[in-house]
Amino acid sequence: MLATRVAWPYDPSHMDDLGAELDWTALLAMQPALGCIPHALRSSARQVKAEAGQVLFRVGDPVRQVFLVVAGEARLFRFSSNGTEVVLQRARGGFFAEASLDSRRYHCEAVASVASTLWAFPATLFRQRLEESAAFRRAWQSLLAQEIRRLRAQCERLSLNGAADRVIHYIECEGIDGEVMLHQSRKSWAAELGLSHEALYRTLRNMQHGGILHVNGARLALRQ
Amino acid sequence: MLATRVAWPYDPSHMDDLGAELDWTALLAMQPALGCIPHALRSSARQVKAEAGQVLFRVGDPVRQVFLVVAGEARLFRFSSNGTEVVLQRARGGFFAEASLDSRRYHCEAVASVASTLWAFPATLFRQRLEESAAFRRAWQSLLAQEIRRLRAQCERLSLNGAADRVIHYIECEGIDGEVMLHQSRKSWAAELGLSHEALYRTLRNMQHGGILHVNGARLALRQ
DNA sequence: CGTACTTTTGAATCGCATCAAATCTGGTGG
DNA sequence: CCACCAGATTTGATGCGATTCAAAAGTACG
Repeated sequence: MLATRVAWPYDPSHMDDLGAELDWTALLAMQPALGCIPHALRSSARQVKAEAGQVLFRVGDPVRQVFLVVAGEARLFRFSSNGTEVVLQRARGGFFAEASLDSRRYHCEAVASVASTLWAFPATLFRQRLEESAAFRRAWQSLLAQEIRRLRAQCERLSLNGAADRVIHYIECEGIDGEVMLHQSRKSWAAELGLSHEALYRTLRNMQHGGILHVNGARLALRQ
Repeated sequence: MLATRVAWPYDPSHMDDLGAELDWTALLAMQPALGCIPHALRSSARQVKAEAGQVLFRVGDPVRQVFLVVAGEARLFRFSSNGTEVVLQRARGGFFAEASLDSRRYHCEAVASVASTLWAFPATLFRQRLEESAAFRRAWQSLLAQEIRRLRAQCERLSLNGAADRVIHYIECEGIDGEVMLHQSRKSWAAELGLSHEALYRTLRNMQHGGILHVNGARLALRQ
C-alpha cells in the first residue's frame, strides 16, 4: 500500500550548490521579529532555491536545518496508514521545522509545493546559540510565544462559520485599531482564512456595499 | 461605545480563599507533559474554582499568574472597536496565558465560560525557575514546540472542507497508527473540530456504515 | 506582446448549520 | 429505590452559504 510520493529525487546535495547572497535587510523589513537572531547565526544561513515538488527533508532524517520561508510555500505532511498525505503545516512566510530543534530527527516530510526561496539555518549552531546567549534565548522564547498566540487566534478564526466573521476576526487580531495592511495576495489570504478565493472576493464586496468595510488597495478598515 | 461586559464583579481576591488540596498525580496521568514542571513550582500552584462567567484577568492587568485548565473552559478574548468580543482562545484542558510569561501585562481578557477548575502558577516563580534550571527550560521549550506543532496541525484540520476529512485528520494526527482514544465528550470534540455536534454524529455514523471507521466507546479506529 | 497569475462575476450544487424533538445517560436528593 | 434533572446523544427536516465549475477581465513580468 504505497503512497503517491512526489516525483522529485531526494538529493540533499541539491541544496548546497546555490550560494546566492542573502538580502537580510529586505527580509527584516517584512518580519521585524527576525531581528532577534544573532549575527553569527544569521550569517551562517544558506539561501535555498527549491523547485516545485522538491523534497526538503523526509521522516527520520536527522535534524540538520531549521528553515525560513522567504517566498513560495513549503508543505509539511505525514503519510497516513492508507497512503494519503496528511498536511501538518503549509508554511508561507515564516519558520518551519523550528519546533524540531529539540528533536534528533524530523517527524514529517517537507516539500516545496511551489518554486520557493528558503533560508536554511544550521540546527547545531542554532541550539548552541540558544544555550550560550540568554538574550537570544529570551527573544526566541518570545517569538515562540507570539507564534502560539497567533496560531490560537487563527484556530478560533477558522472555527467561525461565516466568511465575513473570519475577515472581521482577522482584521481585529492582525491589524491595529480595526485596520490592517495586507502583505499578501487576496488569493493566498483566502487560503489562510480557510475560504475559496471566490468566496472571499464576494464577501469583501458585500462588506463594502454594507458599509462594514472600507477597502483601499491593500489597506482594509472596518467601519463603526 | 461600551461593550456588553460580563456581569461578574472583578475581584481577584475571590481566587485566594479556595485552598483545596491539589491532585497532581491524577492530572499528570491525563497530561504526561506536565511532568517537566519542577516540584517547587508545582507545589506553589493554587487551585482555583471559578464559577461560570467569573473574570480571571483583564487587559492591562499585570501578569501574576499562568493558568492550567483542569476542568471546564476559559475563554480569552479582546473587545473589538465596535464592542463585540473577539475570541482568541477557548482553553480546555491545557495551559493558557503561558505565552504571557514574557509580558508585563495581559493582552486580553480571560473569563471562565462555565464552572471550571484551574491551577494558577505564580508567574514570577515560573520565570525564575526557567532562568535557573536548564533542564526545566529545555522541557518547557519542548512543551512550547509541541504546542506549536499541535496548533499548526489543528489549523490545517480546520481548513479542510469535509467533516469526515477533519475526523480522519484528527485521528491520524492525535492518535497512533490510525487509532485514537477520545478523552472528551463528542460534543466538545465537535467544537474542537469546528463542527456542530449534529454534523459530527452524522459523520461518525456514515463513516461506520461506509466501513471507514470502527467505533468502540471512546476508541476510534480507521479501517484500511 | 505573450504568458501566467490574480481578480472578478455568474450559476448550480452540495454539505453543514440550524431548529426541533426524542432518547439516553449520569448524578442528586427525597 | 425511584423521581427528577441537566447534559449528552441521536435522528429528522429545512435553508443558507460556501464550494465548485466556468469564464472573462485585469495585471505583472520577461
